Amino acid sequence: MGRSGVQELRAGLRPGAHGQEIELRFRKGEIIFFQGDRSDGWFEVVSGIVRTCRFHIDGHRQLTGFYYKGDAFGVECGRREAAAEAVTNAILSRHFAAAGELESSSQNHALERALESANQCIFLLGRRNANERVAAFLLIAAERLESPESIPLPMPRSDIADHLGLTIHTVSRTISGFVRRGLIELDGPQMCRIIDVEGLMAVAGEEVEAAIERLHTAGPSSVAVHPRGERL
Amino acid sequence: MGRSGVQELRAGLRPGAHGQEIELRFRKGEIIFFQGDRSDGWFEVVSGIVRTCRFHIDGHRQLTGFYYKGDAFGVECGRREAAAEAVTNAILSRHFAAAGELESSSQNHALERALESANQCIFLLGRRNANERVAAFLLIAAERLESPESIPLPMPRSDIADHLGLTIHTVSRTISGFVRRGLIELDGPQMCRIIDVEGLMAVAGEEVEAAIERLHTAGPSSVAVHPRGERL
DNA sequence: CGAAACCTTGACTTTAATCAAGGTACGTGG
DNA sequence: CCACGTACCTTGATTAAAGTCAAGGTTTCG
Repeated sequence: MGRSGVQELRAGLRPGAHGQEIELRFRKGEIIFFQGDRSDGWFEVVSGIVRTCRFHIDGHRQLTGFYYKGDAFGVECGRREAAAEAVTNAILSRHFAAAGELESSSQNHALERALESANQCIFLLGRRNANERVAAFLLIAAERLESPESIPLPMPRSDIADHLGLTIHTVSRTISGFVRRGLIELDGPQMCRIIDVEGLMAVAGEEVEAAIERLHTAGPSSVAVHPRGERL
Repeated sequence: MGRSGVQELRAGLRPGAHGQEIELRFRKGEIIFFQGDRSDGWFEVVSGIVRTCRFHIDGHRQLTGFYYKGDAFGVECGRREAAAEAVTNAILSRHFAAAGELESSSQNHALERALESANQCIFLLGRRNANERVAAFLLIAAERLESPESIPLPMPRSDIADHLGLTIHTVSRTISGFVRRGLIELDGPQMCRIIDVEGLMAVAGEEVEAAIERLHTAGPSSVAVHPRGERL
């Protein structure tokens, strides 16, 4: 049912400035492309917010990224690894991939950005507990939006949860915890103000005590790096 | 201490076939490059296994991938996002990035493979429990090694743990659990045989239909996709 | 005003981390 | 060759964290 609507909307695209680029509008909640679609180019966010998501077999969703103004997404070749959807009303600039040599450097750049974005997602998911993940998520959002204090969170809690590998309950409780500890304040569930950046960064990096405790463990990393004291 | 050894080894590189490529040998445990190093090219695995890892502030390690014969790693530009280390003795082919137009299509290809690898890592970490993650890890290793039944696991359990976001204890217990359930067998901790592929896939949550699912994902996504029943 | 979607919180359960102890494989040197 | 040390692996008991179940509250919009 949704699919035909998207096709319609795609048909309604308007030619952009360069022939190679096209500007598209999507409304909140609309699908930009489906997981498994044949890929014929990538997108850049002009305004609004976009999410990409993949589905596990049990229906459980993994959001692989949120994309803000200037971010690129959907750079994969062949088939779409993840679906893309508009979190808010959004304007996108579309770039076609198969355009040959002229395009290759910009495609390269887009690929690099996509890789960076993927690495950021890995780094978020690699954190060990909910506090770290949510704090890091908020700080990243603040940085991406270039809004040092005020962070709009137009995505539902379920999006944040599926991005961080948590449940909406844990996300909600964690955010409430931050409010209780005076790290942030909420103006409604969709608007967050950071009160104590330092404190939030400390949480994101892990509580101080835990970090110290780990240093005393005599660097598990260096051990792991040279498992058998291999000499070079 | 390790660094000087690596530099020495780098000095000992031998010119390869095409001038643009060089073949390098690393011994088990050696560092290929450090996180934060300036990037001047990427690598392809000729033989052996390589891991890439990033470190969180607390010293906690995140392995972002294992790379087997034919895999590319270290494709990022600017500075290395992650360190790379030889899990086993390894032979690598080195590709220089700044070589201009001729190289750009192969760099593009390498970037795409790197992105795929990152996505796989996200998909592993996105799984909800230890059973799913370990089972998926084993299946992926089997597939990558093109060894349908016998999976060598030359990396220590700590590597697997840091890759999957678990502890070595949980990894060990989970593997033991699979053995107890008759899904796999171990010939020593570093050699694993899959007894019941179907069963393991069922545990991983990624049944044979997974590939198919990806092709027509319209169903389950449309629910999540239209949180407010937005009409197009 | 009512409905729908979304958010928060409390009580309880499950899962994985932590703490602690042994066990195994393997290389080194006596 | 065997004893020893080191790194690595496994397992049991306990604790901490996040998931689940359940209920009620808030926001938004028609």
